[in-house]
Amino acid sequence: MVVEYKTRTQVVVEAIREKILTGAIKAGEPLRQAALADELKVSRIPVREALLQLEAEGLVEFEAHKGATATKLSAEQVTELFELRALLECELLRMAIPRLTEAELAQSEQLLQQMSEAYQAADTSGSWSELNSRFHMSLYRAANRPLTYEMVQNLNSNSDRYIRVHLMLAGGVKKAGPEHENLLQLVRQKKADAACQLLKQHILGAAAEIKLLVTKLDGG
Amino acid sequence: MVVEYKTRTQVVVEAIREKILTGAIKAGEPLRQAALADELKVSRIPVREALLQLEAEGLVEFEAHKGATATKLSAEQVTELFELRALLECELLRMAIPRLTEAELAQSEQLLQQMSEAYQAADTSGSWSELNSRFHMSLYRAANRPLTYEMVQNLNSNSDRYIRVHLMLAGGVKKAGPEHENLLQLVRQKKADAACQLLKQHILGAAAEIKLLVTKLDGG
DNA sequence: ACTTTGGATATTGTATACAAAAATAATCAG
DNA sequence: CTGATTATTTTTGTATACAATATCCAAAGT
Repeated sequence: MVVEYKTRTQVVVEAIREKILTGAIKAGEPLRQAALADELKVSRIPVREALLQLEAEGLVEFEAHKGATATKLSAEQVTELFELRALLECELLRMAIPRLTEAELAQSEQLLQQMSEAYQAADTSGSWSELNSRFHMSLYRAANRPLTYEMVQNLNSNSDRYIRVHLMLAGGVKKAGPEHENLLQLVRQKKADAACQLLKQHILGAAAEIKLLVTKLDGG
Repeated sequence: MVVEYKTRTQVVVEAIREKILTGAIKAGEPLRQAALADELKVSRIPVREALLQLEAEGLVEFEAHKGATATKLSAEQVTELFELRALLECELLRMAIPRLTEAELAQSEQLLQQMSEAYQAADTSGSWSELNSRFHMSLYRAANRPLTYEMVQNLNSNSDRYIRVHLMLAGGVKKAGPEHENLLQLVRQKKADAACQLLKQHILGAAAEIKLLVTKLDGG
């Protein structure tokens, strides 16, 4: 196990990312460098560097001389985000299926178990979402596509924010349970086409619900 | 027309990007902050910020306390890069085709014209490559998919580097001419399936040639 | 009241200075 | 001479200080 020495910038990246994902910082909200620096007990330099990295992740938007804001996606952009996920994740899943070992599948299954527990414990905001991402990603690692994998990870971060804020309240989480289990079963049986179709449906279904909620909020 | 005031960081980003794309900085080469700052007559701060942005673009790799290097892709990664492009660009093209206006198509055609001129003038290193990217992107703008569009733009930057360094020497450029014209024709005729297939073939064909060259260089 | 203009204030961008880590050179034991 | 170990140097990471830009607000003119 590598000890992974962390630079201040990295710590700040994680802190701000967490704030955005949990909704502590809302979409569109300005991110003042001085305030963040003060709060995190660092100078503005690591804050600026962190904001730049988060911009690359799509969580933050930077405008010269005007500062950064938490990215606010329009309904169309949310749609695009989820459709991109559907496209890329299906591709990854298709490539992963023939290579997934039983050990890896067992891990995915364990994540499902944990998600179910988190759901029972009504801990739907934090852990469930985290586990959800990890479950999805656990199916893709075997695809051996580092570039695509990283992209999908970013897209997941982004959509996660919307899942947490919006879908929790609706019945989205309840529906996800059986869908995940069916998906895992199809993957186990190496039924690539069926699995991909279900995955696509799973992602786009969530997208549709979230889009509704987003447009409702923007409109009223 | 917006005057677009440029910050030093942005200038440095463009300068370093250009150096990497043209091969002035070779893959794997370390990028010393002080040296770059000195050369570009700025302090290390904008250099660092530029390097971070370029890391997000995939052109640079950053390691804590060790510095940045120009990204060096393995043969597998080059393959993945081009396959990703094929996937995403086809998606964009398919969405763009029904929306492309004659005015936009005329612009694309003009780019082809310019490419042909650049080719005649044996200016294959700089302008041709630049025009090649612009031609591809000109077909996708109408898709109205800003997120995907930006991703593809990055991927293009990355693959461009390999195209410039390697394919120039081989016959890749010569082949591209007719392929581009055929593609544009199919797009004009709104033959989405055929156009996408040709595009895919166009990208993957280039990938195959480049992969050969990359493995050859790495091996010997 | 409404716009305009000038300046105070806040905020970002960049240079400089210093601290921390890594890479390199020098010393010394065997 | 070799290899380990400790200085020395180089390079990166971060804080502080200052410059440039944008934002806000009050006063003046219409």
